[in-house]
Amino acid sequence: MQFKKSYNSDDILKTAEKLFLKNGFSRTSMRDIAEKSGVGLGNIYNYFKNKDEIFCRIVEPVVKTLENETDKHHDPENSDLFFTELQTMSAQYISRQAEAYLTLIKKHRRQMELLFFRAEGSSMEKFFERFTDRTTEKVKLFLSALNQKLPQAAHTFDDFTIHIHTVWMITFFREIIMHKISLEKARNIISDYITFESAGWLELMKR
Amino acid sequence: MQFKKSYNSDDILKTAEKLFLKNGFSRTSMRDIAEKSGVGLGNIYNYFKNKDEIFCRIVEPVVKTLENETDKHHDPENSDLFFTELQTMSAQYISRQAEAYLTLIKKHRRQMELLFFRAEGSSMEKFFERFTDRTTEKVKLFLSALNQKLPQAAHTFDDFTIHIHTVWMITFFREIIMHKISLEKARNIISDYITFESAGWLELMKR
Amino acid sequence: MQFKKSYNSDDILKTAEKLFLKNGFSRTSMRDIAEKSGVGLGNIYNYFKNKDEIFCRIVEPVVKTLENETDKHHDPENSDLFFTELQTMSAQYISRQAEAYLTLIKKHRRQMELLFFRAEGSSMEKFFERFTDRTTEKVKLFLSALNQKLPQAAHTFDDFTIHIHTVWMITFFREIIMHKISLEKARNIISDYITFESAGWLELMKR
Amino acid sequence: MQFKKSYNSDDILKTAEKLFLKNGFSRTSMRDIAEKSGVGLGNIYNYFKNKDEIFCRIVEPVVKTLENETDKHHDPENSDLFFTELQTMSAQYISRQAEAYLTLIKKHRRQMELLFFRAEGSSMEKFFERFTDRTTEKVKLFLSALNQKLPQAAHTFDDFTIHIHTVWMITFFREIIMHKISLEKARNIISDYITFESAGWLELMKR
DNA sequence: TATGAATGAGTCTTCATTCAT
DNA sequence: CATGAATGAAGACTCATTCAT
Repeated sequence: MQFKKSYNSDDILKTAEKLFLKNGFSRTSMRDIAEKSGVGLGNIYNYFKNKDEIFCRIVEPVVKTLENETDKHHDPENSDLFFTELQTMSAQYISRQAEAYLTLIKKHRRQMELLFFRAEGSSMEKFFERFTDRTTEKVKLFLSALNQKLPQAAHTFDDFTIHIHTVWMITFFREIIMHKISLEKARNIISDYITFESAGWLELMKR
Repeated sequence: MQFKKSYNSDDILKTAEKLFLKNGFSRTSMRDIAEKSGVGLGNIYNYFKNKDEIFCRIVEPVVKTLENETDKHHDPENSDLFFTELQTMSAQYISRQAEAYLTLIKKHRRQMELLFFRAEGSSMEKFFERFTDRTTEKVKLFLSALNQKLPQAAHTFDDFTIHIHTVWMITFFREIIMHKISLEKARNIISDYITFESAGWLELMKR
Repeated sequence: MQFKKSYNSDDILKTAEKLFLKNGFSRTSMRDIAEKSGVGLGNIYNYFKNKDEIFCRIVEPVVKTLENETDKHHDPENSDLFFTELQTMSAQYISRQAEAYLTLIKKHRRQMELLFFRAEGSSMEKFFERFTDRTTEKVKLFLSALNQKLPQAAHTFDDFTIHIHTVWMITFFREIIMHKISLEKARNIISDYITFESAGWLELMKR
Repeated sequence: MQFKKSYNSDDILKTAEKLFLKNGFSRTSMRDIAEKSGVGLGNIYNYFKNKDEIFCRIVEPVVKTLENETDKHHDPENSDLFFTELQTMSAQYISRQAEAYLTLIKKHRRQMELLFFRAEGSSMEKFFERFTDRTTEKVKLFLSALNQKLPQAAHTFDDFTIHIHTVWMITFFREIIMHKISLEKARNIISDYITFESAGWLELMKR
């Protein structure tokens, strides 16, 4: 064939996705993927370097998006925008973040489930650990900027307190995915979430 | 003989604990446990039914404690005590819970680490999923009781909102363990945590 | 078309040569050859029957030359020349042989390296074993002729002694190639080699 | 079983030796070894870490002996003995070496065949390359000492010339093994070999 | 001619568990 | 109780070659 046959590759990815979702990465065997996708075992290796690459490829879109979003906030070029945004309440900051995650869930629910719960044994095993750390840094930046702009809100939070709230935000979406909450319901709950977070942070700043 | 036996059994458990902590459940082999603990491979099966039982036995104390605590709150016998407690603010409720967890960490930090992060492949893999669900039920009970006693706080929270706060509490301790936060530091952060939660809940109730 | 074809074929051969040199025959895969030479994997089989043929083709010139040289000496037609040559000392015989090999090294160093050290798994694996045996026969012939012509040098050498000297000559060039000795240096060493061999043979004949 | 069962381990080694001899290291599969030795495939790994270890274990005695012999000559403690020995002719030196190798062949013919011709793919693949280099160093030492003690024999040989003679000595025994020469015959040929070498070296020294 | 997919048998290695002693 | 051998099934991955287009 003159042209790259891709339907097979897609078959493999789809089958693998199903199997990974059902059994997790390490409990899914290449043989299984081959048989269930109707492709010869050896042939899989014409499309993918190894089992790990299959997982990564499935999960790539979410990972890319998450990393882009994180980078975007770190981008010094956007600092203008960033500081303007500081005028608004942190509620809006949180709200915007939440929306971003909701969009992700809408598009990549299954892939996020893979990343969150089924990556054991793959190179993505610790993705969210790394991701929360990077995101925490972003939030710290946001808060220190907020502190400079609004000195009346002067309060130095413990690093771990900041960290835990980042983790919580991610945990929030983790649980939405785990319990297969619908997007509509998720959106409703988010207002509770934001109310909660805003009130909490304001109270912390008072002290 | 009985003495010798428990000696060996403890050796195995201690070695296994170390290895599980280092490599996780599924990446630790019985051979490794045998060699590192100086016990014959086959002999391990005189003490433990299988690899899974070793893990369970190591983790048993924490699991028992966590389950007891959960059951205690569900126990109808304790309902008197329970309702008395309702008079106090939820801050105290949270605080008491937090203390309970801190005590656990103090006593069983390594075992909790195992349960949280190293159980992949064992029957305890989903322990915390199950545990949060049960705990959520407990919290729901608490809140509905609170609602009856203090109707002025009348507000029906979304089940998922309740759930997420349970998860967050547990996540809080999860992160303390993951980042190896000292108990002293943990105690300090907890006040932030309680302030936050209290303010949040009060705000939610207002609406 | 014919032009294009030989172009491709050469690409393959050159790439294969490099890879064989680097990793040996059996540790070089057809895939590797295909990728590194920019030719489609399947297409290679339009030019070569199989992996072995690629190796043989690379090594063909040396093999042909070596075989021709060997045959030439066996050729009855040349017996005249051969016997004339016998009048000279064996030193010159050795010297001429050595020059022949040096010429080979000059032209086909890499291919000889392949034949000597990288043929494991190919049909050429035992080429030099066979080659030394054939060459030994030639030398035996030479010596028995010498014996007839110069009876004063009458001495029947053990077949294995003759054999070992043939092997040694080849080993000599094997080591020159292995240690990447320059041709100039090689030529210098060869005089040592010839001195040595001549003295040795003369001494053996005396006994 | 309380005691280490070793007959199995020996079975494996013997079978493996046969197969390695017949097909070479890389063309012998673990399955083959398992089946032919009547041991379960997995069970082999209770005795040996991997295929390479099997090969090494078979070949260990020869390797050890060769290395010991080499080290012995390098041992500074023996320098006295060494210098005394220098008074004798190099013929004796060669003769002693040759005897040492003959003893090895007598005891470990098959293992030497493995090392020489069947190690491709194992970690012993380049053993003789390394061994000749080390031995060459030893010979250089011998010659430079000889040079000091007997200045009348003053001649600085080219390093490669020394090297090639070491290789030749080893090649000598390589060919004895390859052509399955009997020990008795080997011993006869050796006198030719020594005559040859002595005459050669003497001639080289004259120049 | 050219391509990359497909095949199919093969590679070594791992491991929880059971067995014989 | 103790031991290490034995089992048996599974694991990921490789690769020369042929096939369909």
